Amino acid sequence: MENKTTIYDIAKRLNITAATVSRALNNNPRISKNTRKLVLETAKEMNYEPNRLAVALKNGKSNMVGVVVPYIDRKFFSTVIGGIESELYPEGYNIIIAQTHDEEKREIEIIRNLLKSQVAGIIISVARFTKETKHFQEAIKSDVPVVFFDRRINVNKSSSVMIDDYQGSYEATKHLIEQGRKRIGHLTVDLSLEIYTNRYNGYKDAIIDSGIEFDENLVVQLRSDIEEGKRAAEKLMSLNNPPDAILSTSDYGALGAINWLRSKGYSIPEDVAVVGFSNEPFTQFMELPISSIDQKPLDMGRTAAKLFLKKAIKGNAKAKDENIVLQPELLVRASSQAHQTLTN
Amino acid sequence: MENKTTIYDIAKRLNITAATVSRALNNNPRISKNTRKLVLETAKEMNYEPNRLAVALKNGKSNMVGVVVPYIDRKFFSTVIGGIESELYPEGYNIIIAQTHDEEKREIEIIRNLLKSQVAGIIISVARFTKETKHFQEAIKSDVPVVFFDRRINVNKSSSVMIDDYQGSYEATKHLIEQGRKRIGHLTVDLSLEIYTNRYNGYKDAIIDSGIEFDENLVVQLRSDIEEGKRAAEKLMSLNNPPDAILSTSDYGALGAINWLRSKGYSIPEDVAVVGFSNEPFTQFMELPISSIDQKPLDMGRTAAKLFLKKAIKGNAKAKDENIVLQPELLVRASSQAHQTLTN
DNA sequence: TTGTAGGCGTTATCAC
DNA sequence: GTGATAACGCCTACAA
Repeated sequence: MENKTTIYDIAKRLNITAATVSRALNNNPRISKNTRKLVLETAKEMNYEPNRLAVALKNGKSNMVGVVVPYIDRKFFSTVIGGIESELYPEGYNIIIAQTHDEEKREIEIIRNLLKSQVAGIIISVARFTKETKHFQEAIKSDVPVVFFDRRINVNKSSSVMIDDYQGSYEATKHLIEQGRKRIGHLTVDLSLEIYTNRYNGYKDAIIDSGIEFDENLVVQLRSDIEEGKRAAEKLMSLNNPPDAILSTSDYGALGAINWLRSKGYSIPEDVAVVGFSNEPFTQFMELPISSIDQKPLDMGRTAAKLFLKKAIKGNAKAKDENIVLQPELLVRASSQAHQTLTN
Repeated sequence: MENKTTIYDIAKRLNITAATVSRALNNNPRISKNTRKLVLETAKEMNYEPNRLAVALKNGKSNMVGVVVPYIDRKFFSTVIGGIESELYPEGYNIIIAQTHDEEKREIEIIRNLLKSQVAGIIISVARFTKETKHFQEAIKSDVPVVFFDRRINVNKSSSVMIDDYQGSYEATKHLIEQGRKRIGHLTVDLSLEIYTNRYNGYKDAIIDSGIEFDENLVVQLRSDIEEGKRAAEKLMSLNNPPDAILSTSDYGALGAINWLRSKGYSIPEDVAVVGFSNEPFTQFMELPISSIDQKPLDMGRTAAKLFLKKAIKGNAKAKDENIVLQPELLVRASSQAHQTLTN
């Protein structure tokens, strides 16, 4: 293999020193026009490419940003990552990604590894049950900015981007009420997680604010999958006083519920109106498109990246924190609105 | 910010030299049990973490592998990436990802950047219209192994993982013929791309092998989206002798076709049986689940990672090439099989 | 078994 | 404006 050309090679060729070459390459003002031109030319000629590792070692900081997510192949996360990448790439940053598989242990290990690699920052959606914070504190102590998105954990000197889950849920519930619904069920997931309690509260408040009696029996906790959605629907519809609408905190839950309901002869939205959450792609492709709440993943990614850039530019991970809240968007489709022109 | 501890700090504390510390940390045999133990202990005490940049600079190679895809938020690619990450993470590699947005120019730039970052390897699905190969040759010349997946380009000394598109297409067509179909349409995309010509050929050969007359009029070229799928279906059904089945090279095309067909009163699969390609998640969630061909993205990712590892271990990017072909899986669902028990 | 010294490719601080 | 020199953190002949 041929050896990469270094600034020394260029220097030798021109009978100058590496220092001068470096200056020429870095737009340092203390250099003559002539030598700069000469250096740039021969650099191109010799196919010179700077070694970023060396630069990073010198500066104590690389151009890598660690992006950590539970699973990269979930649409929401991959879209966020896409947003981050689009924003960071033009600024000269590369992104390193890693998956926690929703395990705290793995998350901690990953963060440590990223720090070993001297990343310039960390952008993360924490694992489902992460309680520990010291891996983040280590990062911040080492002056590596930490930005949370979607799922955050309470850490000093960190920034975050979330969507307003409360608001999204509130609006969706209001929408159902406006459709004339009086008994609205709620499928939730894990109420120990901030995003789900926010959604729960938005749902609850919208009901109470509308003067409707709140009924705890209409709230069902499940894991986020189709099977559980079916079971939850079954449970709700077997109540003495079953719901006429369902707000599910997950699109998969909504899908399961709809499948079960239709298989039992209920018609949607006439008998039961349904709204999901996340705007998974399938929701709009269904023959009966499912109303859902879009979480603005692209925006979220871009915003997270910008928050990182702000801190990076200030060169201070401990700079003023920002906690940005994006507004979700309610997408009303056929599953919750009777007389709707076809979506998609 | 507090300074990271280096091997020098440890050395100073123990009144030995950094070299000894390094040896202790790296399981070098030329060291006494005692000092090793001592070093390891104080390393832990002082929260020592090796600086990977320094290590990488020293070795001339980092622990980063570049993964380059057209768009990261496509399910297929994000799943492949997930597979790559799962395979590489335990081996101590981190992955850097970048999106080409299917632009050759961007792809070239990205590869150059990755090389500047001294990646240990590159795993890539090339941009749609990439013809240039010199960026890959540069990589290989610098002893950075290149592994292609799904979409490759002809480059010496590189490995690849593909699925057998021909076979997938052939099987799907055979399946339709076994269902009694005699006139099978084909929606394709860009026949200048290997994967699409392979699919086209598989389709064509299956027809010819079955003794059915091949009719070029039944082949429609489109972009991979729903709208075009609709238009293609319209075009096909307006033929004097319209098809009784459609094999689409993209699930979105299939979806568009199905939507149009049903809106015009055709019943599926009775009037027209439809099979898609890619096994996009929505295909199984539809009320009428769409038959499709799974491309085994997880396998593909894992395999690509393994191919890289082989070359990396040999320490020779120019080691024996391998071109692996994975078998796709035909998933027969309601859209192409009349009497089917419900999927999902 | 341990220490010394040099180098990986850059940049920054001095001098001149 | 340019040249020496040291330093970033680590590794590894070579010596001792």
